[in-house]
Amino acid sequence: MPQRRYRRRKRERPDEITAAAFDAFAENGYAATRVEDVARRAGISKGLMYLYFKTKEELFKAVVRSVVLPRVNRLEAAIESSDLSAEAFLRGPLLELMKQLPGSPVGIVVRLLVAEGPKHPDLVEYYWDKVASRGFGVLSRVLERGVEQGEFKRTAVNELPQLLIAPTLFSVIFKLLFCDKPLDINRLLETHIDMVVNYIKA
Amino acid sequence: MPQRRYRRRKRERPDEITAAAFDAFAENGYAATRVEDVARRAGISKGLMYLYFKTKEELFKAVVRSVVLPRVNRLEAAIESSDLSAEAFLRGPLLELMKQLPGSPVGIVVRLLVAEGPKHPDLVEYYWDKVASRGFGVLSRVLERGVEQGEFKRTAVNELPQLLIAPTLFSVIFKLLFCDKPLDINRLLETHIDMVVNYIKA
DNA sequence: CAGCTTGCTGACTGTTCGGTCAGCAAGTAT
DNA sequence: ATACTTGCTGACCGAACAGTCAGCAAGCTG
Repeated sequence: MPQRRYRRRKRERPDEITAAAFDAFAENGYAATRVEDVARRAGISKGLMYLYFKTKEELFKAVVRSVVLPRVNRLEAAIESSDLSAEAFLRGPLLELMKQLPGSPVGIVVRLLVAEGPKHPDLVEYYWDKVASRGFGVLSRVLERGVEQGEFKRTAVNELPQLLIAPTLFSVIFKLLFCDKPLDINRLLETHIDMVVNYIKA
Repeated sequence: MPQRRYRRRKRERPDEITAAAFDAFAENGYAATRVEDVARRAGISKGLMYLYFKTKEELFKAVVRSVVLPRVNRLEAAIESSDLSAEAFLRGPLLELMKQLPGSPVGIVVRLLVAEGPKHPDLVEYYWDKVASRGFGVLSRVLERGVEQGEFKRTAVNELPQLLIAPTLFSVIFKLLFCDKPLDINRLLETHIDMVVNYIKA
């Protein structure tokens, strides 16, 4: 009775494995997750995992890439193609994005990065190139557009686009740690954007 | 030749051990630090560590406590005893404190908390009670004082003191991950405080 | 069907590390 | 000195886990 024991699915394995790994890392963090857990979640044996990813660390990097890249690409496209005024953009799409981040997988990635980053310098570098600096670049361009069109004054914020999204990171981490504590994140972000716009409006 | 092998120093062991553990955790994170490393740094045997701390986890909690509590107490005292105007306080002592945090051990603690927090709920609770909520309380009182004395309008910021220090957390994490990337943290914080004060000034 | 390739399994290995404990020696009391 | 208490050591144990590999079977191909 040679009952079927597995199916060959070379094509779809990588994505299934990184998805399973993301879930596992999200629950327990990187260090505390056993490769065998990931394998079980993905419905495969541990050995197979090592055929697709050389080490646990490689798997980790693949996870970060797969979660983060699509998101950033989507964001960049949405922003560049918008034809709103700079202020409307800050108060609209950007605020909306900021509100979504704390509940999204990005929060998990941030946690993984903060926790394991110092031991994976090349991963941090990757994140900087592909995510952080691109994000800051987009923000800078929006501000610059505002100045050019006479909406905004040129202020220190122009050189510090980080100021725009700092409360978002705060919110991500707040929710991560103190998810049961009261904090009106949406209101926090709205107020912050309002404050910034007031500060830089011409 | 019974060369002296150790000295009995019951009194000072705990602090020495937590100090050594802090250094070790700071370098490698909690999970990746071996108890034996901590012991060697503290100049004792592994067994002795277990006479002072029941488990590695207990040690971890003791470290967080010992680093964070004195700092918070100092801060709270300094703030409550200040007789500056609210605005002067925000632009002076508070800004100064914010500038110091990113380079201080608190950054390390944040990293440890973010990384390990979800697995140590009671530690997070402790941190909330003894640090976060007290910190927010102090900020609230400063803002309230400003309103009472007619310096500030009552705005949403009154209910969201977190807004005041969000960029600090951002800076802590930025420095943690991207310490070699350019970012003028001091200018960032100065601009932020200026922005907030403008926003709430009567 | 036979024969071949290769995706896949799961038992195994070597090692690392948290935690234990029997006994030793530093300090103390007499 | 002698006896006693206890801070301290370091060898040891067992469990957990990253990574390996010999061999099995799924699914071609003719």
